[in-house]
Amino acid sequence: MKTPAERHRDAILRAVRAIPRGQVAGYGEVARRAGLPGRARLAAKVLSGNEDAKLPWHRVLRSDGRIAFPMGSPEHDEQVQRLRAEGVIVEGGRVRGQRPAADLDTLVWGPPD
DNA sequence: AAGCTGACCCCGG
DNA sequence: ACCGGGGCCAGCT
Repeated sequence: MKTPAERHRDAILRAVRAIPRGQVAGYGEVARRAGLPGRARLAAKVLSGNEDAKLPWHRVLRSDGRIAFPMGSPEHDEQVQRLRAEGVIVEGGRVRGQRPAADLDTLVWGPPD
């Protein structure tokens, strides 16, 4: 039988695979969608140990829209390449044109001009 | 058993 | 933009 940790891992992987091509999501967002609110760190952990070449790990970003890997690292460049290949605009290690998630102010006051 | 270590996140100053 | 502090927790020393 599966341990809780294994089930959590599977849930996270499902959530990542569910991100449509050309779109992005934050680690925390992925965790929430997997039914694990507050477990952003676990989402990152799962991705770090992932072996599946089919997994669209490059669609997962930090909540501020920036790529998690440091600028100049091989992983960072790889992620930028993959994102651009799907039409996602990346500038200065940051994804443009998409909000990873709406913040409270935006929900209450509406989007800024 | 007790610390450390992360592809993190949110709030405040 | 930068820094600190608290949360989160599986896997390794």
